[in-house]
Amino acid sequence: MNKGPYYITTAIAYTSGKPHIGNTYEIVLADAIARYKRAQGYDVFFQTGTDEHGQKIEEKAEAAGLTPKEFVDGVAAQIKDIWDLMDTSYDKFIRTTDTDHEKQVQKIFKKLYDQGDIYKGYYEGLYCTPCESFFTESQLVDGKCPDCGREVKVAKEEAYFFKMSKYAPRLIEYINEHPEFIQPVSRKNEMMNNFLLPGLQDLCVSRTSFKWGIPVDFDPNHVVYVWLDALTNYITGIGYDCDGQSTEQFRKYWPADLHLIGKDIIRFHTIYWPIFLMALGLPLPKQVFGHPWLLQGDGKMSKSKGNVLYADQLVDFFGVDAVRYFVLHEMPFENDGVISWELMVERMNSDLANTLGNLVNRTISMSNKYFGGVVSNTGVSEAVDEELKACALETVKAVDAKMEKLRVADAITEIFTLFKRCNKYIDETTPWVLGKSEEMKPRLATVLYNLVESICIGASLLDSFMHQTSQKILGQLNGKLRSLEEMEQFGLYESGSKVTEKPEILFARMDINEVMEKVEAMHAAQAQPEETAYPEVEAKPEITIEDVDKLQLLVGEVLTCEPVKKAKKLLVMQVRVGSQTRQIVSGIAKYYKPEEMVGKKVIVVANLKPAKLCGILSEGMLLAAGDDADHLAMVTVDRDMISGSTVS
RNA sequence: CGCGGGGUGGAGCAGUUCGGAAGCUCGUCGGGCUCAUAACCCGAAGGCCGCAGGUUCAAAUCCUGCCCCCGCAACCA
Repeated sequence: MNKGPYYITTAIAYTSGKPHIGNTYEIVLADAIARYKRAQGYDVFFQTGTDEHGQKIEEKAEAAGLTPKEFVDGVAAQIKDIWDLMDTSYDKFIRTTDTDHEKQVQKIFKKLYDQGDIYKGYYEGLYCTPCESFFTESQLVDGKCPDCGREVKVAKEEAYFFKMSKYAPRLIEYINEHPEFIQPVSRKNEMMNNFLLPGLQDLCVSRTSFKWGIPVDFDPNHVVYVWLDALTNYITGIGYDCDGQSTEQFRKYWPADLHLIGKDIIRFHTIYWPIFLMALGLPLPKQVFGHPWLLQGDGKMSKSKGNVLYADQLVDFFGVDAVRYFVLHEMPFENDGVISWELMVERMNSDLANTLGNLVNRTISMSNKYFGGVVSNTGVSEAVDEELKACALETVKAVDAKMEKLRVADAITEIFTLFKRCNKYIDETTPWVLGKSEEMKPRLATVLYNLVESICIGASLLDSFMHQTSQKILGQLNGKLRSLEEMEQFGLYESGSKVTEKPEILFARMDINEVMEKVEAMHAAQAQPEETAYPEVEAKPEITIEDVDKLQLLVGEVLTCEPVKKAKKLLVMQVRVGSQTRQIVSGIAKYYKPEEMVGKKVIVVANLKPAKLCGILSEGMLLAAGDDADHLAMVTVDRDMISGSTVS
């Protein structure tokens, strides 16, 4: 039964590095929805891909000694491998460096320019020349460049802008008339109140400060900046052409049914993207779903600690379907979810090994033990059977209802409720008692038939979420994958079929201590090469001894130290420097406790112009060493020197 | 007044849109069972729903104030 086209997309992944488990969550979620829609009879097109342009990639490529194209080719392949590893059933993997995409973006840019939606102006901001980057006031650290700490200056860059305000009223109207457009609904008000109603600013759609992007063909100093390039993948990927030569495929699938994205880019998908589409005269996507984030549980994620979780690592430990199960089932609908090795093992053991794996295993074992593996429906039913049947049939409906609302985690919970019911059914019917007497054998046969049938239904429902597991279960039971319609009735398992002789363990129980040991070993192995990799030191311009002499460095002694209220990073200290006492504010609250600082001999830059930090006067600066991995150590003297001693 | 997200039994979360007997999974304790991967089934303990006020017949849910945690420039979905 064809219910018509269904076009679903994920956000395209940025090719700045290997995607972690959080990125992987999105593709798996999209895959589950896509597979379910196919099962429902929709003609699904599922697109994902990579976003490969931008300054950051240009920089990373240079650091790696590669051309940007070489760099993104590598990362895109890595991303695709992980998507494939996760058993995701995408139909198209688009790359923003694909030539047809690039050509189309240029044409779209030109068209929008010609019709007056894009105009040339100036991008104004605070510019750090060495870093070649613009920053906003709020991004600055102590009024200086957040990357290198140097002064920034007000600068202008020629840029093209898109007239957002022109389409805003139409968009507001659209959002109000289509309450299902932004999901979850809690995000809708956020968009309205924060962006649409106060008035939209025009969006900068080109840059001249870097080269790695799609050139604006009629003004080659410019490259198309981020969103007009990235968002349009949703239409170029299925063959849109703005000269009216769009493909059959485009006409079939556009508008998209669902853009699945992270909650951080909802704004771009529910405001800028619809407005671009309006400008192109295209219908808007039916729904944008901003999913929450998957966060790492045990401590902060950081590369230096080696505890960033990657999908392929998790798959090595737990297998594809266990990882799919975790991200699909453990993610809350609206709030951020947590993943850790401990939680992963817990889910693995209690849900997958105990509830599901053990159920399949014990069912097959009993069929073999009592009937040589042959499962037949002898029709000797009792009242308890009805409850099981009802549960199986209701589960099918419940899953459907949950999926309709994109409640994937809840849908999976429903399926496991059925498996739990099966386990209970075994206890209620006590097959091991029935097996003792020959006259109870017909009853026992029916019990096992009902079990096998229920598991087949459950396994079929599981197909969208854990395809491989579903296949394995059905294979072991010698059952067929049911369509959703076939699941409306109980009893389709062919009586007289034979289950496998040796049931294979679906999910083995794991010991958390053993897992943690292996994880430690893995981290240690990964940390090793990083320790020997000393940081690249970027040379600053050469200076003379006179320049050094300009600095007055003195030994100081910290007399008192306390945190600065309303500031997270700052400590304020009274420091004795020779005969005077100075107040110095230092951004070290994260690394030192106030009481640790008291009595410490520190090196003070004594002739630095006083400055106010968070409204508190700071008369000097303390020297400290810091690395990329967020370690910090105060510089001190290695013998006891009297406060006020000169450092030179 | 930086922005954003949170605080619900030991852990992870529902429930908050639109007030109406605090729920799920795991863990813990007790019991049952033995087909099964020390698995399965039943039962119990454990919560002033962050704090303080307010509205109401009724508040986890609405209003006001406060406290505390977590991200915040990349590991960006």
